[in-house]
Amino acid sequence: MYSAKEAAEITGLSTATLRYYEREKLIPQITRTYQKYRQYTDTDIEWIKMIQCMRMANIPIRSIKQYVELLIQGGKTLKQRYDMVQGHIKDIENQMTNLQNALNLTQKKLVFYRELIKEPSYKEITYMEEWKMFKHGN
Amino acid sequence: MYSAKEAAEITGLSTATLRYYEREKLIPQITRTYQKYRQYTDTDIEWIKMIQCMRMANIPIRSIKQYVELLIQGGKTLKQRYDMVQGHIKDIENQMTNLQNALNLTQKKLVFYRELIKEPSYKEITYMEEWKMFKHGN
DNA sequence: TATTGACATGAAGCGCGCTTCATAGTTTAT
DNA sequence: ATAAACTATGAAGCGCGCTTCATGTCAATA
Repeated sequence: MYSAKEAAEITGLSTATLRYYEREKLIPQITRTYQKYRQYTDTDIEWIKMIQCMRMANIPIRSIKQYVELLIQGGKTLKQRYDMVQGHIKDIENQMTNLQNALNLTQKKLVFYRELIKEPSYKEITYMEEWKMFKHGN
Repeated sequence: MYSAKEAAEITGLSTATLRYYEREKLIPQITRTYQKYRQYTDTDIEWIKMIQCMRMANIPIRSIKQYVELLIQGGKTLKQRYDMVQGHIKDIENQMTNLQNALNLTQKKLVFYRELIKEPSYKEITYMEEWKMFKHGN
C-alpha cells in the first residue's frame, strides 16, 4: 500500500496527474483510508504503468479511456480490445516511420554541417542553399 | 510562383497554418503581389518543407524559430546550428526509443490477446491479471 | 453590374494534457 | 500545542499548435 506521494515517486508522475487520471477513469477508483486518503495497491501501480506505456506511445487520453472501459468490462470485449491494440500498434509504427524520416534528413543535415565546418569556405553558403544541399545530397 | 491556396495544396498545410508559421517567423516573409497577395516561390516551398520535417520530429515551434533565426543570420552561426541539430537528433532518438519500448510491450499484448482468443478459457482472465501476464511473460 | 470566390488581418477560440490555486482537513514531529 | 508536511477537492489556468471568426478588399465570372 502506497500513499499518494509514494505512488507518485514510484511512477514518476505527480500526485495531481494521478488524481487527474483517476478522474478521467484511466485508473480504477483507488481505495481510501478511513479518512479519504488514497491507498495505492501494487496492482494499482501496475495499472498506472500500463497507462504510462500507452501515453509513451502518444495514445490520447480518450482512447486509453475507451480501452480501459473494455478492459473493465472483461472477457467478452476481448476481440474489440484486440482490434484496438492492433490499431495502437499501427499508429506507433506510423509515428516511428515519421520520426525515422525526420531523423534521416536531420542526420544528413548534421553531416553537411560537419563538412561545412571543416571547409573554410563555409561562409559563402546562404541559408537559401542549405536545405536544398543537404536534402538533395550536396 | 504559387498562390496561398496552391502552396497549401503542395505542402499539405492549410493557408491558415502557413500564415501562422509566417507570423511566428518560421518562414521568411513571403513576397506579395502589388495588392498584398502572397506569392510563394519554390524556395519558400522548400523552406516550408524543412519546417514540416522539423515538426514531424516534434520539434516545438519555439525551437524551430531559434534555429531559423540562426539560419538567417548565416555563416557565423554555423557552430550553434550544428549543436542545435545535434540536440534535435538526440531528441528524436529518445522519442524513438520510447516508442520502441511502447511498441514492444504493445506487441506482447497483442500476442497475448491472440493466444487468449484461441483458448476458450479466456473468459476467466480478469482485467487485473492481464497487464501482469503480458508484461511479465505469461 | 452583381455575385462568387480567393485573399488578408487581428483577435478570439479550441482541444489536449496537465498544473496550479484556494481552501480545508489530517498526521507527524518538536 | 503548535508548526510543518501531506492529503483532498473543484475550479481555474496554462502552453502548445493550430483553427475559426468577423470583417473587409480585390478579381474574375455570369
